[in-house]
Amino acid sequence: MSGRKAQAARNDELILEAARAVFTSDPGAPISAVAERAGVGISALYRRYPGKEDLLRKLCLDGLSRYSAVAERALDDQGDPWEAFAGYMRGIVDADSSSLTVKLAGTFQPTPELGAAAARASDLATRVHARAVEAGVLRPDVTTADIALLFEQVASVKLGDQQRTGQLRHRYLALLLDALRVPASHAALPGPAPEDAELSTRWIP
Amino acid sequence: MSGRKAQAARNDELILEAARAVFTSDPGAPISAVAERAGVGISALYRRYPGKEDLLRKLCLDGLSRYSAVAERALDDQGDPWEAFAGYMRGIVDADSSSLTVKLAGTFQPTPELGAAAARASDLATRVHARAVEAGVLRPDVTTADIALLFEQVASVKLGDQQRTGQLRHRYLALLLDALRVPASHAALPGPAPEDAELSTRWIP
DNA sequence: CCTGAACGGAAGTTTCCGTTCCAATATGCT
DNA sequence: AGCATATTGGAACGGAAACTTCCGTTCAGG
Repeated sequence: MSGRKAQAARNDELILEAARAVFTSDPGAPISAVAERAGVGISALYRRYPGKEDLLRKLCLDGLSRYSAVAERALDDQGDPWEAFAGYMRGIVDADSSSLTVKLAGTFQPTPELGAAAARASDLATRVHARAVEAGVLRPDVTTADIALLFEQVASVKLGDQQRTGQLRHRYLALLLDALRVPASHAALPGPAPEDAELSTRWIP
Repeated sequence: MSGRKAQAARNDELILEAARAVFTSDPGAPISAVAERAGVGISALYRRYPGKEDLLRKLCLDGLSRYSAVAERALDDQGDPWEAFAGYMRGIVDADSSSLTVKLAGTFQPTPELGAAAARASDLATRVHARAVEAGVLRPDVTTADIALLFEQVASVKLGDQQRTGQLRHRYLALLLDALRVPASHAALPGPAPEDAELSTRWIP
């Protein structure tokens, strides 16, 4: 498998990956930024998607799929209930689903297919949440909708490169997990705290 | 005090208030949106500020002042150390300082005056934080920079009108405070959790 | 040597936004 | 009363930005 067809197939993935990186970092980014990041021309994009919205819808759908996959994995986990729930939350943060779904919603017209995927993800999230509460490891005054908003808050953290951002998100997720767990406890926080120099970079871009 | 001068003075405040509301909700909003919200024409803005950047700088400076005021109040509080710290955090969330400072930074050229105000706010924040750690009521593995990022995360919550947003921010701040406090404990969460209907509104604008 | 899918990137078109400008209005002073 | 003036509302302007289209070029496959 090589030649022109192979190059095209490789570009399919290259473009999607670039679009994910660009739009999660800036939902309002221009399409040219995606092409530049992917190392292709603009035509390579328009050959695959009729317009910008179609690309965004595809990304959103992917985000919901990732979400559902993580949730299903958690539901299959028959080990320690708390660890199953904590792993689920870490998985969602890693998948950056919030950035791909809620942050992009509102920038395009939703489709029935998208609605169905969202309903499925929501249903799975409810089941994961309910199981943790029933197992008595999750404080019961926090709802599934609360968890969704907490994901968005963690996803709002953006500092340095992608790796550093992920590290910090896990740091603050660990903090949240401490608050969510029953009984109350304090686990060690992962990753180093942000330096002052890291924070001050955002005052002069 | 009435007549033309009074109208002008009233507009001064009207414009600032409108600008705060508009730019905290969307840092990239056009200036016409501020004029519309204030119920004045565009000239009323340009009579007071040479350009958009000047207005943004003014808002940012105001945000830093509010921050410092809240921090100073906390430093003067000689009561229960934990309550002083918790009150400080609630005050910053109420002042929405993060939305007025970090979110606006990068959209304009900073000035020495702004830098000084930022340094002052940072210094006060460090002192408030250190006092809480020394009193043994705040977990010591969380740094001042961590707290700054936590404020930003809480400020990223936006749902419904301004009042509902504030309510939810306090709900999640309470969750964070549970995770930050020594010894670990779970306090009751304020305000009702978000309804599913509230969340779904963001999929169709 | 053709053929056509795939591509790169410039050009076209539209939208948006900051700023300027001018007529209109109301006020305070003479 | 009447003028001078500060202030305002909003249309008009100029330019930047972004989505989309278009065309010349390249190269695998027959």
